[in-house]
Amino acid sequence: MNAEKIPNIIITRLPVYLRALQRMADNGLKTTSSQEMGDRVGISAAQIRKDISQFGEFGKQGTGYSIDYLIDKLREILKVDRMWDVIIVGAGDMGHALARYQGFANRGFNVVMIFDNDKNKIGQKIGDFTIEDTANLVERVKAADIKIAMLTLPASVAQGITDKLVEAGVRAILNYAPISLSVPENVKVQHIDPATHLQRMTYYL
Amino acid sequence: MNAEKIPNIIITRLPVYLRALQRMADNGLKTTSSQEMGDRVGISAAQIRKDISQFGEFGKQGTGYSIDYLIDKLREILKVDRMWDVIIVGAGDMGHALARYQGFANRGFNVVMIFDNDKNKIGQKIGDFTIEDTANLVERVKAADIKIAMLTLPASVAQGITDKLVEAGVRAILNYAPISLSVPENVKVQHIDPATHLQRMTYYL
DNA sequence: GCGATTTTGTACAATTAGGCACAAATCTGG
DNA sequence: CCAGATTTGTGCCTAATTGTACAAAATCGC
Repeated sequence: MNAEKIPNIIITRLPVYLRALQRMADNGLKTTSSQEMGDRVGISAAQIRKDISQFGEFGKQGTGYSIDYLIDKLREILKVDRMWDVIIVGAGDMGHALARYQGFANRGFNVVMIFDNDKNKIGQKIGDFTIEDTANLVERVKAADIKIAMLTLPASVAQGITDKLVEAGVRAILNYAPISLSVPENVKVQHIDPATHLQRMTYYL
Repeated sequence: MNAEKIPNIIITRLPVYLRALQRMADNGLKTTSSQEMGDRVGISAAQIRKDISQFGEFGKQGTGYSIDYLIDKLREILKVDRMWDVIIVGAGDMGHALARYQGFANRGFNVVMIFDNDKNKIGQKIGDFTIEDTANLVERVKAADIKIAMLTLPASVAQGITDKLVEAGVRAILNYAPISLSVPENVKVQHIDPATHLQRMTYYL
């Protein structure tokens, strides 16, 4: 693997390639080309070749890429060739939906705990999970060595909980709260806000 | 307003600025600076000034920006100075969560219909909505002149429904299905896939 | 076996995006 | 009213990203 620093913009595309490849594998396909991948994900073939070649020479001229092999390599690069324990903070509708979502398991993630600060919710069950008190968040996260959290809270409390997560050692936060979170440089945040995403399209209507 | 084409990357940042400004306004603030906005959203002040200046001279030297005025301008630019009717296709957990979400109203969106193809779900209520049959999707969307849809379906049926939405005149799709959708050039898609977003962070762990 | 075809990886060119720095305008506090 | 501080909008430069094109390798059809 090339030891130079890989631009983040390339890293953001790799999971999209991986998802498309896993779908091809599910359909029984064995090989693909940068052209076919590009058609599927809406990215130029040259871009895909260049992105992949940052990490090694995984393709074969005339043939393309072995789907299974490329999946293995991408999973390794993205560090999802293992299972990551993930917590959910916020047991509202979105927290419930994520807790029940079946799509994490085969993509490297395993939800292990759910927290809320609402006394009426604490102790209730969501599937196999019992909603825990955010008062115990730092202690529980530290003890279980959790590195990834999904935040499904109102904006008003999101930054406060984020600070606790950082204190507890969390290094990656998927934020569903409609607010920009402030974190130290060694912590990554991804934002999911449906209204923001919709507003990125209305400009073009 | 500058008549030249505005890069998409700038458009993607505007909703983040708008969200931060609305939050400031809710907190009773009247003016802000590119510096303060930048601190809040994690973007350089120069970048914010340059982005905003693409659309006009909305700031005042020495003072900064009037929050209310800038909100009005951004809403106008993003075309969310009006209400957009939006439909949800897929009445699973995610569809339910979006249907009940209270955060759309003050950001320009109004959910008006929910569809599913599951005979057991059709006719059921989610709040004030009755789940409708996707068999009537094209007809209903055309009649109501809907331009925006949120897709909360399994990957296996997402492309088929997308084709129907496009046929019905939908021009913006917020896709929660874990698959890249193929659409004509005049239709916009934004993807929300929690596993993909998480995989964009594990690389750095 | 061999010419035609496919496809990768990459060098080079072109384009796009971002950072810096400063003149000009405005405000603030005597 | 004035000196010092603040803050915008932008010209210029650098960095980052994407596109083009092609040699080299591999396959395919006969």
